[in-house]
Amino acid sequence: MEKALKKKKPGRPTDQVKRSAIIDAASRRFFEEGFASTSIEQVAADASVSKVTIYNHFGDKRALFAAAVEQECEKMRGYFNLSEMPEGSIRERLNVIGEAMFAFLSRPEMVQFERRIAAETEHEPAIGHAFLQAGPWRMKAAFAEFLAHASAKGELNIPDPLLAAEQFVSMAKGMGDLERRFGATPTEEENERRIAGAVDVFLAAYAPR
Amino acid sequence: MEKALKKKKPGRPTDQVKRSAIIDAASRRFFEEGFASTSIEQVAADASVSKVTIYNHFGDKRALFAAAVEQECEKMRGYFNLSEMPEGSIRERLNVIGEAMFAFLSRPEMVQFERRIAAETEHEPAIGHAFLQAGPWRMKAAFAEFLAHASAKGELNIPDPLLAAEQFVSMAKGMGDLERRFGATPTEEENERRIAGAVDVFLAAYAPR
DNA sequence: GTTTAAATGAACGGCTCCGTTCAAATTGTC
DNA sequence: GACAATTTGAACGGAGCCGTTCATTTAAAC
Repeated sequence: MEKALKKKKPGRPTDQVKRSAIIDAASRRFFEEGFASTSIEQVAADASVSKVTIYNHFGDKRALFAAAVEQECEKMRGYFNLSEMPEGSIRERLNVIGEAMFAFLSRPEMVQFERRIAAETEHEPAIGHAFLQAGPWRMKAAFAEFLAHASAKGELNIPDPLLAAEQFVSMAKGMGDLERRFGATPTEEENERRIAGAVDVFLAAYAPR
Repeated sequence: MEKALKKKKPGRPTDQVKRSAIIDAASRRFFEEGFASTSIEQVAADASVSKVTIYNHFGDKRALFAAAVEQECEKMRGYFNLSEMPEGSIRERLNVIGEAMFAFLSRPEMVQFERRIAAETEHEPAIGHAFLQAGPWRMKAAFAEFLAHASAKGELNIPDPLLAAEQFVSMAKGMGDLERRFGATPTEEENERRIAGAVDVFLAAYAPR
């Protein structure tokens, strides 16, 4: 289907390697320096590409930004295959999941990405929405399903899995999330304490009986 | 002490009304459009002031931004006098506190402010740090003290008030915090459910016995 | 009224940047 | 090799903006 369409155009085809080099360079610049402070010329230099090529491919600075966001969201969708659920007691499993989520969300690139998306959301609400759908909402649904499953098996007793999912993740991130966003870096020990504390409180509220 | 110093200078004094008009206008522009996208000329127009006056007062675009951040942080420090603790059962009090915090934090101006501070923190970590100290860390300390007090009176049983404070606030904000940051607006009903849920889980974990 | 300093308006230099144009070079496909 | 489309480099117009200069006006304090 797609291959049939590819063969239509005569002449030199667009260089997809260059295209993704452009998006990569753009992502780096945009999410490090912000939309307004990033210049197309700089992106072109980073990608070893002519500025005109960028305009041929994307036409617009905003469109390039959108493409960068789209790629990053796509990455997120890919990364988040928590399908391999861990073994062990429910307490152990919650701990592992909490740590996995935490590791995923506290990566500096992720913090950077979130900062920029939030900032640009002010002018382009659609961007924030796309991010929510590709990331947080997806994750919440998946985790809620896990909780519902555990609840059905009698390992937990959760009346509202969606709410419970939020509560667990929120506690695990705790204030560390906020601190990272504003440049402070919690110690590894604090991180552990937050996750362990989240598991404790969560089980106190939702363990059967 | 200060009045004595005031009388020192002869000639026309600097117009403090204009000064605060400048800071107000700058705050609005900076926190709506970001640092890079805000022009001094526009701020000058908003404040009905000459551009040169701004440079006389602040000398620099960054300094003006710093002044705007400082003022906003000062406002936060002022607003946050949760000294009047509510009456009623511990459950009722937690509910009231949760709603007060929530109302304070979910105001659109606050969301906007946080977005911008986070974005600028990338280049100026000191700004993020100043915000953390003026806002979140202050609030956390105050709330933890409340919890410790209630714990000492036997109304709660909390081994680690600082951690517990984080947990409660994090659950009360839940994912709504994140959603607002990315442009989605949770319904009033969702907000209520999150606060009520936070109180439930919190008490399940930390009620005496 | 005199003094002293702040505020204003206009203009400027210098810089950055977006987006476009054009001719020339490159590179795939038939 | 001929075709057709992309890529490149350079240059340009136009715009916006920072920060400064300067002569002029305004206004408080003595």
